[in-house]
Amino acid sequence: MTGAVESSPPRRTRIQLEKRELILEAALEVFSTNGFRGSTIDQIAEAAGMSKPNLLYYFRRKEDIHETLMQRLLDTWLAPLRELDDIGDPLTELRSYIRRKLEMARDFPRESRLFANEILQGAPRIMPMLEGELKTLVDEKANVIKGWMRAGKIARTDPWHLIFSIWATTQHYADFDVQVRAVLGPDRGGDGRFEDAARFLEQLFIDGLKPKG
Amino acid sequence: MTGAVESSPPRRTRIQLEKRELILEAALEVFSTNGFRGSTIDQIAEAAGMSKPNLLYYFRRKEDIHETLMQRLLDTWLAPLRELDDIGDPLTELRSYIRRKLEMARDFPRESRLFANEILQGAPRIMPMLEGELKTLVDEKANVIKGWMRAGKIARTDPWHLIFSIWATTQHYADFDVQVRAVLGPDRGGDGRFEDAARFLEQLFIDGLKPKG
DNA sequence: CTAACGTTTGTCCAACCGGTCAAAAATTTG
DNA sequence: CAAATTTTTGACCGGTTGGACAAACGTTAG
Repeated sequence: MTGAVESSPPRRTRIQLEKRELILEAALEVFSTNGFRGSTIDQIAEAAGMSKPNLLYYFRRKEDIHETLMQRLLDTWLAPLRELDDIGDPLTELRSYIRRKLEMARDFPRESRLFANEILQGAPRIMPMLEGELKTLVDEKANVIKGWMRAGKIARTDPWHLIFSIWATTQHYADFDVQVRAVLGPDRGGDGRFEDAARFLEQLFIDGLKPKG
Repeated sequence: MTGAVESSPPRRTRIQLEKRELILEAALEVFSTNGFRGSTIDQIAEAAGMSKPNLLYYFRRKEDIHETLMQRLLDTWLAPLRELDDIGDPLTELRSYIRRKLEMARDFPRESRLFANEILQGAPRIMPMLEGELKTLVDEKANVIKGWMRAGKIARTDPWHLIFSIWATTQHYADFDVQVRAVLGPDRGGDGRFEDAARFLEQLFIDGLKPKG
């Protein structure tokens, strides 16, 4: 279906590489705050400091920008989960996974919102990837976690829902940032809120996962 | 600013009440899956089984529909938290709050997604409510929880972030439903997933909150 | 029946939006 | 320098969208 293989990556000049980068940066900003349909090419062009036809010289269609953005996103987005490995102490592994995810929510909130927007609208453009690459990765890591449970290293529970809950709690601080700030108020809604969140989440997850005894 | 007080609620015939209800139902469906800008009046009108000008006879502007929808949403959305009270056993109170929130994600996913869409885009239309009504309610309940902590009924932690984590984990099953289904696959992604989620969340939160010893 | 009122729709419009195109401007190459 | 190539832009186009409007239709009360 969408299998149009780019047989040879199109040759690009230095200017093209730079301008494409500029556009993608601007588009990330615009798409993540307005959604795909809510964003106009003009907005992106203005944010990138160029005219609309000029932008369309680098990306032929609006959807091409979004697609490129999404492809890049997914690689970096799943990196923390890929790092979750069987070599260290289970509780330490999970704790650092949670920390890495929370750091991504802090450092890449726009990417998180871009992803959330896409999923919220039914993931029309990345569904195959969810059912393929993502499912495979999660199943694999769920099995790792199951091994830890069998070995008595962490409490027995559902590994898939455990992963969901880590995603939900950490991404919440990027996706629902305005709500978090509004509720915490000007005092506690500042930069320190991620430290507080990290402390809280560690306590919640670790104490809940610690094997009894 | 927006303080146009509706001095007298406009008199409405039976037909008007019914048709407005029909439109709001259709609009909830359309807005929650396409976002505000991604939805057209025509789509809503078609979903409500009437012509566009006819719809505009009942709601003068597209934004009026969205606003009405949002006002209704907020009341029902905060109901579970309002019920969180100081009268029962703290752990039981929290457990049933989590259950109620998860039930809302299951029974009203469209409302959840409508809300998520609004927050994701910076909450342009409900910011005052977040800083006012919502913050007040959360602060109040956070103090209740603090009391439980002081009394040694639950582990000491940050009540605000505890509430955030309950929101995040439960709403995740509505907002990220397609992802959850895709990852769980056709076998486990069916109706039973909410039972599994309920079991998991109960274990995660309660065991993590249980006072030591 | 008929006048008054409430409801519905076809038609129209102006603004917006994604995208094209040809020509101008800038840059690179020989 | 001049030719070739790449980059930039103004003007334009067709389709969509939110919304206005008047005329038609339906309903109800006198």
